Amino acid sequence: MTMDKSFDAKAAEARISAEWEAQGAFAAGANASRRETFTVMIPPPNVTGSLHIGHAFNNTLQDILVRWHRMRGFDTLWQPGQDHAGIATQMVVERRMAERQEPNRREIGREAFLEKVWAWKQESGDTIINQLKRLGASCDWSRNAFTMSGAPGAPAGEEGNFHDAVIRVFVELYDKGIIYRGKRLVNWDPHFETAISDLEVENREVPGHMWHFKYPLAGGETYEYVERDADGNVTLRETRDYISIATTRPETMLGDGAVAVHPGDARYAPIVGKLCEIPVGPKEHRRLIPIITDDYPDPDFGSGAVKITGAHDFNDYGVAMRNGIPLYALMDGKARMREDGLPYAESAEIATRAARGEDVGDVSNVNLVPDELRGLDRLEARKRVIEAITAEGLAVTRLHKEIDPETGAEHLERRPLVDQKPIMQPFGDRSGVVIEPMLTDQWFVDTARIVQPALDAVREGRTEILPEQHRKVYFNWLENIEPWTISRQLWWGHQIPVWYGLDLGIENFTDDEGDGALDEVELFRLLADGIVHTGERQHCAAHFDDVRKRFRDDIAGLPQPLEVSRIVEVADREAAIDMLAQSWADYNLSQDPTHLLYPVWRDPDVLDTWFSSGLWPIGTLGWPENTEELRKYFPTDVLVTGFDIIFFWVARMMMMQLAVVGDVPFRTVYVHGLVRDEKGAKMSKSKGNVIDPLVLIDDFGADALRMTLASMAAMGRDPKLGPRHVEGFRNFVTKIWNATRFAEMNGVRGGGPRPEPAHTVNRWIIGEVARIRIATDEALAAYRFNDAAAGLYAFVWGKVCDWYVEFAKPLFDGSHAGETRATMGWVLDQCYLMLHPIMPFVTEELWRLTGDRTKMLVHGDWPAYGAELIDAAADREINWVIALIEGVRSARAQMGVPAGAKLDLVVTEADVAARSALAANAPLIERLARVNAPVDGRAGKGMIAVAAQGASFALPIGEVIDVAAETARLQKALARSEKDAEGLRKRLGNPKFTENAEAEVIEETRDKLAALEDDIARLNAALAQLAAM
RNA sequence: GGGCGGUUAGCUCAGCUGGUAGAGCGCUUCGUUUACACCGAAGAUGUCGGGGGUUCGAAUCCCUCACCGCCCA
Repeated sequence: MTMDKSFDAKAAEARISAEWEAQGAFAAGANASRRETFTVMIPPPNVTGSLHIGHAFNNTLQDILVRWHRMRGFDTLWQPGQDHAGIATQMVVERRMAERQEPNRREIGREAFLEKVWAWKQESGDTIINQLKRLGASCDWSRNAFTMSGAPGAPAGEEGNFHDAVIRVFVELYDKGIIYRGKRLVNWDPHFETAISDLEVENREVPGHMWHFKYPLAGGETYEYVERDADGNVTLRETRDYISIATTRPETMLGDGAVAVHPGDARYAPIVGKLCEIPVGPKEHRRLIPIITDDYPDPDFGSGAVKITGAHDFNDYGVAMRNGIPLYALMDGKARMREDGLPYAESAEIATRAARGEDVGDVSNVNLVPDELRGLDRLEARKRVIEAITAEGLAVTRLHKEIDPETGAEHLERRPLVDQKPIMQPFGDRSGVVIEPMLTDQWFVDTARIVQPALDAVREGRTEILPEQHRKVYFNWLENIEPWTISRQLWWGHQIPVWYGLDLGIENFTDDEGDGALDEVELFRLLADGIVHTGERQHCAAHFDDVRKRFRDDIAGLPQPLEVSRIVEVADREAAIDMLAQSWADYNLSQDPTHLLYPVWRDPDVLDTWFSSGLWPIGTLGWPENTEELRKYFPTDVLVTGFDIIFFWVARMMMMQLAVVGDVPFRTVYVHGLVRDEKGAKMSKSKGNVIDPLVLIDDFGADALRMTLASMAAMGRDPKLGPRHVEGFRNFVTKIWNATRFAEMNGVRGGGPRPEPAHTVNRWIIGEVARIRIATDEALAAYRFNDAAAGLYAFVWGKVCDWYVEFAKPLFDGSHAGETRATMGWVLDQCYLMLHPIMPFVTEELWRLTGDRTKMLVHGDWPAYGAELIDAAADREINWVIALIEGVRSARAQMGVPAGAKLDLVVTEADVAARSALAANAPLIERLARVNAPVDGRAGKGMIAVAAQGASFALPIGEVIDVAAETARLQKALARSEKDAEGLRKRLGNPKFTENAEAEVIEETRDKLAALEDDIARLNAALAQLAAM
């Protein structure tokens, strides 16, 4: 059989993948020969995702670790899976429905829509899984998990426990009060009309404007406004009847609740506590707001006075909360100016009362958007507000000078002051639209209550974060953690297991007769004024039956006959009110209490996808069931991930696992960099510099891509990747392929035991194999993938191919042929074994081609030998031979000797060691240096000199040599050696060095110097001879 | 504004706990010698960002400045 000239990656990869899978090679525990487990949880890619270079990098590193452990006999589990990606998936499915001109989701309803999502998932949801398989990822695919598995409505094949785990955790944390519902300012995505967490917001600097407006003091009051420079000298003094406010968002002025200044700001001290007027809205209803003090305003920024719109800005929200300023919401879910709530006049009146300090209660119904602005987009509203204020003369203006180009006349004009300046604006990372801070009811995790164990675990080293610099990032975020908004106004996701019922207000119920029963009059009174405005009761449980029980307890205290009402589930609050009215009306007619219903409805929101992926380590192992896998593989060993999701995912998994099962989710977190393009730029679709890993696999093979990525995975650095790099490693694949091909042509077979050869060359290479095995294990154990890859590359190419294979060629004809075949077979086997974690396909193929194997290489036994295989004498001898060959080659090339010419090798001087090395390896030297058998002699005319440790040689290269050129060559070498030697002598001559340095270092330095001096002597001798001729 | 990282050969980057610079690509010259031209041989190129300090010795540790990048506010 003759092997092909190169590895056909495309054909082999598919075949080998199929074989691995058919054999269950990646199953948990496959090839296990010891008790220790090794578990890796894949960072679950989005179900909508397709493989990008970041995935390729991330999964290559995981696969290297996993294959390495599996080969070492660990009971290994690499758990794969996907997350359900709430927003992204809903977006994909909605877009597809629109493309097909189907009715939209609101038209078909929640249930039908979810069916479509599941259908989409079953059709296209495993794209990335198949792509990961192409990369060679050795996950236990039979265990592929999904964060929505087991959810109500999940089709066959999507059974699983993840839903149970998510709901169970929600209920537990709810019961402990760690999860709560509240009205708070959240990031609102007006495109998807949902809340998002602050991590899903991208702050970008965009060109913006800063307007300056005058808020007139109430009742025409005035004050002395004084500005001073740093030394306290007055630079401006004027009487003002207004306070100047700078804003980038004039439309929010409508919702202002106060103007705040810094308590230490002397300029405004005279007017603190007074009222001023918001310069917008109908004249007759102009609102007044108080001027308050707070630490938030920066006296040096703008005018130093800040308008406070608590419902539309996070900083303002804080000020409003601290100072009891009402929060007036101005926008709806689409970020348009509100149309609901009370009429403007009434709203303004309530707000004015509030400004005077009256308690006006809940202001969610107060709509301070003037009629003419209601329903407008926020930007249109902004335009109108600016126009109105400017028209009224309340914009701060500045004198503007213009010179008429024709007449040269100066023209002075006052113009509104508008600064052009970059502002930071929040964008939704999925939708790309400007995020609006919005006051809404949301569910939160009180992260402050579960953060401590996550901090302690890393501080105490129970979980190690590598590289270490990321610990700081982790601590910094967790130490300043904010409540986590976990509700999303979406349909695709785990629906919050909380039901609401109308609070029938037992305390407000008036029992006219005092008979404990409800008569018709009382009942209708309840219905008429109570229920629409009444509050709600809520219960949380994993199953509706449990919820039903609790509501039953709730209504048990109601007057009869209401307490026997049947509890039924309806869509929402409105449906509940309708049904309640209907059922009471029925009862009135029939007087049949079985017609009484108590409707409850479920919270429509779903949980943040990250809430479910936060449970990934336990959820994938079967929790809340106490499964064998959970007992065996948890806590997991390593999490390999990018730094971009330390907050999103790593920190949250730490908190959640510790909160739920009381243990860390993983012992080590290895954080890798972000793959960039060749120039170091972030890859992005808009820049068009995205590299598709599948294209690279098509072009160069998965092994080449993996080897490239591994070689770039220096800890803490971002790999910069271009096709050129991959090409280089494709060449490496070909190189080892051809070395094998050569071996095969010479009758070498693998699969044999480690030989104990006699020939120095064979003894030497076995020692080199041992060295690389030690180095590779050390590198992998320290997550230095680049060192492992570079080391193996240099070993295979630089040692095995460049030297060992070349040395072996003449040996195949001699008395050592047998042991050389055995040695080469064994050496190549070791190469396949050690390269397999990084380059699984080509090595598996070579393994198959080169021997009769009992197991596939994926289950090969990782070598364990060490330094005991290094033969120091063989090492010394072969290195001497290599140095000699290099010396001869270099001299030949520099002196222009034709490459094909075979020269005599004259030994002019040689010590015992050199002589024996020469004798033992003469055929190798002759062949590789292209010289004839060495003969003793003297240097003479037409010869060039070559020095080796303990020996000098002369090479006759022809009748006449260029003496000048040869002198120059030797002098150059001499100069280099002299320079090095000089440095070493200086160092050794320094008594402080010999006193302070380690003995080992001193010894090393002496040896180096001795070798250099030997060199120098030989070069000088050669130069002297040259001069004598 | 706070924090982190980077600045090493023409390019992209290694260089772990200080012992005096390496790889790949590219470049130059040569080469069809029984695996490989996706190859082989030889070669050139570096005040290791600037300045200061610690040390017998600094690309490596400390301080400082400059520029670039990232994260958070």
